[in-house]
Amino acid sequence: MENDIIHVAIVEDDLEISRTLCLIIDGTPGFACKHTFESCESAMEELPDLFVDVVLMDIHLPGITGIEGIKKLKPKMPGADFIMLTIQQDDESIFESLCAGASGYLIKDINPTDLLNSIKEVHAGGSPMSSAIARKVISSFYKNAPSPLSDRETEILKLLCDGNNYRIIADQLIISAHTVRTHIKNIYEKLQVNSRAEAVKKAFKDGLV
Amino acid sequence: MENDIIHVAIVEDDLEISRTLCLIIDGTPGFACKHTFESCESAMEELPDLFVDVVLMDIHLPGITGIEGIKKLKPKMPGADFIMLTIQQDDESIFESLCAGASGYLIKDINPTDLLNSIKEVHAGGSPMSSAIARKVISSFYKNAPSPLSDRETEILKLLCDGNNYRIIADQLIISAHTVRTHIKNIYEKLQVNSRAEAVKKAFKDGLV
DNA sequence: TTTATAATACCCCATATGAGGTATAAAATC
DNA sequence: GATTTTATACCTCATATGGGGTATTATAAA
Repeated sequence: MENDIIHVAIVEDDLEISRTLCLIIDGTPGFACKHTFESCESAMEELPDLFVDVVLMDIHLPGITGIEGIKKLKPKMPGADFIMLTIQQDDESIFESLCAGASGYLIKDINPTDLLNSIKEVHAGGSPMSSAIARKVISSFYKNAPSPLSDRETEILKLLCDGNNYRIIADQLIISAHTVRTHIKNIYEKLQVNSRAEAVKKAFKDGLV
Repeated sequence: MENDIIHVAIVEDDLEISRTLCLIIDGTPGFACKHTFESCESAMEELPDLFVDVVLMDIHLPGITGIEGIKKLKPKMPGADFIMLTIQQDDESIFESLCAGASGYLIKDINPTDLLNSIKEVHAGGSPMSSAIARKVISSFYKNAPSPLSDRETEILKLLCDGNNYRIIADQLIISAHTVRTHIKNIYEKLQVNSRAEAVKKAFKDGLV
């Protein structure tokens, strides 16, 4: 692989789109697109051996979806960057794609300049995505639901999450184990759970810790 | 507040930077910057009553940090968008900022055009951030550590996370409770934990479920 | 001022859990 | 063909846990 050329592969079942993208990329100095696949199934056979730098992957493919495809391909091509292609800014698919290992997220009717810039960007270690998608992504970090727990209870929940038992928590907070139990019972009540495991789960899901 | 003007406030202890940013913003049609604060302490007194659209917030402030400041301010100004200002692309602060409620993340020596675009973007519901920062953010979704657990163990861990006890898990999987216990013991061994709570925590942190 | 919340402490009891074992058959891997 | 992993099953025992209570004190809210 020449260092100065970004090698791109495309996995896309719509041959017209695939062809268009390929021509844009391959026709631009500094870029090469010598491999296109119509399905994840066929991509999985050859792609891992091709040493491409960037893979443009359609999200909605017949058979194995693009998301499932990345899950399987990414571990075999840890150095490659995957950019998901989608028709619409589909809320649900974003997170699944990112969790599967995608590094970027673009809509298909992107203009050629932006497409090439995005490929360059992702290859340089960035993550091209629209500002709107970025907002959806970063929104997932902010939990605006106010905690129903008191400060003390939150403190205890944290210690609970670390696997401490009543006695250790009691010693830590210099209160009696009885008190710890009372607090924990109140925490369960407020969180509407009835076991440690559920409490820990909720604590993480709701960003209480 | 006029709909066509984006009202910006700045919280920044470096008065030179604050002044420069303010002049750029306030001097541009469609933008207004009538309020600057040197600290979160002073911002917290007035800002919630000012109905600004966008707040530029320095991350590293003396006293209450920008991150702590957002945590307190955001709930009082749910409609406002916060953009963090930082000197360097500080890894750790990104996630803390996002969790605290920030919608964007910019470096201070951004050029005026990009600054104004970013403010416009965030006000339009986007999340301005550099491609490099975006990559850091989205990387947090992809867990590339291969699970040490077998499929069956993962299955059991999931049920464990939902707060099921041995018996229920056993019934669910149509195996004996003894077997469930053995599996769980193996899971604990592999995850290097020795309680349900820790296992659940690790399951979430490592993306095993 | 009365009420609600928060933090503290204690009781009993049945069951769940973690730690320590052993064991076997099937499947996968070497 | 031998070894490892996986899934399965059982045993004992001390302790932790969850559910059911009650109660005091201090602070915050109505």
